[in-house]
Amino acid sequence: MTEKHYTIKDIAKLCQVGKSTVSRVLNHDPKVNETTRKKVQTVIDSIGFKPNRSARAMRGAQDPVVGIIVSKLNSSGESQTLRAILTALYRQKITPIIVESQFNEKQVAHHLNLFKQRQVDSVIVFGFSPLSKDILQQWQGNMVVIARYFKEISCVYYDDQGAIHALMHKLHSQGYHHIGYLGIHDQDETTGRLRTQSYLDFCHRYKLPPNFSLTELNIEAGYQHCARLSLPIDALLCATTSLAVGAVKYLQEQKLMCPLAYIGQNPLLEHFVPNLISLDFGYEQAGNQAVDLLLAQIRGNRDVQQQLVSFQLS
Amino acid sequence: MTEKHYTIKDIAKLCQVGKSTVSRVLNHDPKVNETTRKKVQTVIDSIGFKPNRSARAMRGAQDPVVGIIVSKLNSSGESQTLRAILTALYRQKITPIIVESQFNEKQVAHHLNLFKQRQVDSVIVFGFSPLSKDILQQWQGNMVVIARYFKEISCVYYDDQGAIHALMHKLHSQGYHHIGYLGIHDQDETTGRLRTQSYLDFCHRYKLPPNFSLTELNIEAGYQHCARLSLPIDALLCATTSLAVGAVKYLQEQKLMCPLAYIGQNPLLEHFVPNLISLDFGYEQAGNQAVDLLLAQIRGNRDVQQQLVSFQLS
DNA sequence: CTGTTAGCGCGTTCAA
DNA sequence: TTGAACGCGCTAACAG
Repeated sequence: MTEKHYTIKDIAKLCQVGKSTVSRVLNHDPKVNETTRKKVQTVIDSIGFKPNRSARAMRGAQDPVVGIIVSKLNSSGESQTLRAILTALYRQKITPIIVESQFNEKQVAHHLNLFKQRQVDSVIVFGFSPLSKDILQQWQGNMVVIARYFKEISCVYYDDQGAIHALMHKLHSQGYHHIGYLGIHDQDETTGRLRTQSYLDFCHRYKLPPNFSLTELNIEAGYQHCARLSLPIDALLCATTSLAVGAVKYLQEQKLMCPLAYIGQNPLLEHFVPNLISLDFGYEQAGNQAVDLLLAQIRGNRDVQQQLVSFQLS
Repeated sequence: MTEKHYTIKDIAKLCQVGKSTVSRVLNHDPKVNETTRKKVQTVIDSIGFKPNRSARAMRGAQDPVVGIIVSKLNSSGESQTLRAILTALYRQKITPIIVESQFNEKQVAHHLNLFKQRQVDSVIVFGFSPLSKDILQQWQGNMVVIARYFKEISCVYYDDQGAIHALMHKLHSQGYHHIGYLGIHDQDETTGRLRTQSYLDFCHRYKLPPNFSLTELNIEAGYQHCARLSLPIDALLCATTSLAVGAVKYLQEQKLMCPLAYIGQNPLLEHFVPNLISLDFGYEQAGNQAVDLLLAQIRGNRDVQQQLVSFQLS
C-alpha cells in the first residue's frame, strides 16, 4: 500500500490549470482569480496535498535551520529557556535541531561539525559548555551564546552579580549581618567567580564579615562545606540549588535553621524550609532574546550584541 | 560579505572534470579512478564544499524526519528517554523535530497537523498527552507511543503493575505488614488506576490490610493525604515522586519516619530520608525501543507492536 | 490573470 | 572510467 505522492503537476492536471497557477495558490499569490483559487484549493485540500519541502527549499530562500546545543536536557532552567526558544523558532518557521553537549567540550565541537555538514545556518549554545576561541571565531556572526558572557560573540547572559547583590540586600535589610555564603570555586566563571565576587563586594561595602566556603556543584559538597562556615551565622546564601539542598540537610541535622537564600528554584526545598528566599533568572526571556539576536543575525546584522537578563526574587 | 556558495558544477570546473564525476566522488562510487578521486576530493576538502542537502533530498530517498511530542521538556524521566531517542535518531541520520504538548490535547492535535505539513514521516508521542481515537487511527503505522498502552498502536510502555508489586514485595519481605499507599486517582490510567490496582492486588494476595488514599499529582496533595491514612503504618508506598515529597514532609513533622518506597527518582529525597527505596523505569531503554519500533515502521513493517519496559529497584 | 519556459543542484542514465 | 543529457518538484521570468 504505497501512498501515491502527488506533485503540483498532478494537481494542475486534476484542476485543468497550469503548474504555476497551483504554485501561486500555494504561495498565496494575490493575483489569481478567486474562482480558480477556490477550485485549486479545494482539490488540494481534498487530496491532502503538501508541496515537497526539499524541492521548495531548493529554489527560494530555504527556510533556515538553527542548531541548538543544550548542556543537559533535564535542567530546569535550560528547559524553560529551550521551551521559549522552540516556540519562538516555530513561529518563524525555523527548524531547530537539538543536541546535548553534556558539558563536554569535544561533544560541542563534534556537534558543531555536524551542523556544518547539515548546512545549519546558525547556532544557539547554552554557555555552560566550554567554548574554545577558534570555535567562537568560526561561528562569529552565526551564533548566540546563552548564560555566559563572551565579548567576541553575541550572547544573552544572566546578571549573576546583580542577583547575589539582590539576595544579600534582602537579607541585610531584614536585619541579618552575619551572612554565610556557600559558593562554587572560581574555575566556574559565572556560577563561581562572579557570584563569589559579588558576595565579597557586598560584604566589603556594608562592612559585613565575609564568611564563605567554595566547593563543587553537587548536594554532598553543599552538605560538607556548610560545616566549614564559622559561627555565628544568622542567614545563609547559596550560589546554587544543589548547594542549598546540601546546606539545608546540614542545618536541619544541627537544628540550626536560619533564613536561607539561593539562586535557582526547587519546589521541594520550599516545602522543607520555612524561611526561604529564592531567585530565578528570566529563563523564558533569555530564550526569546536569544532568538531575537539570532534573527537579527540571519537578517544580516552580524554585529556582536550583548544582552543582560534580569531576575526575579520570590 | 556573502559567502560564495559552491555547487558540484563549480567543483567540476575547478577539477577540470564532469559534474557527474564529482557527484560520484561525493557518493563514494567505487568505479572512479583513484587518481581522479584524489584530485577531486582534495579540492572538495580544501574548499570545504558541502553538497546542497535539499537538492540531494529531492532526488533520492530524502532522509526521514520524525516528530517527537514530549509532554513537558523538564521532566526527569522524559528527558532521559528523549536523550536516548535523539542519539539513536542521529545515528540513523534521521532528523527529529521536537515539540511540547504541555499535557494539552489541542496542542497535540495542532502539532500533529504541523507535522503533516512539514512532511514528517513518523511520530513519537509521550503518552501522557491525551490521544483521541481518530488521531490514533490516522497515524496508525507511523506512530509510536511511549509510556502508555494502546492496543491500536505501537507502543513502549512501563510496567506499572510490576513496579508496584516489586516495591510491595520488597517492603513485605523486610517484615512490614502495615503498608500505606498514596496514589493518584483512577482518571489517570497509568500513574493512577494501574498502580492502585496493583497495590490492592498485592494486599489481597498477601492478606494485608489495605490502607490508602488517592489524590492529585502534586506535592501539597501528598502532604494532605498522608494525614488521611489510618494508623498503624510501618511502611509507606507512594505512586510518584511528588507524593513522596509531600509525604516525607508530613512524616517529618509528625516525627513519624517509617520506611518509604516510591516510583521515581529524586536526589533531594535521598538526602532527607534515610530509609528509602526508589524504583526507576528503564527510561533510556524505552527511548531505544521506541526508535527501534519506529525504524521497523519506516522500513515497512506496519504491524502494531507492544513492548514492556522493565524497571530497576535501588 | 494565466500558461509556457527556464532553471535551481544534484543523481542517474546512456553513450562514448 | 567518464562526460553529456535528462529529470526530480518547484518557483520565477516571460509571454499571452
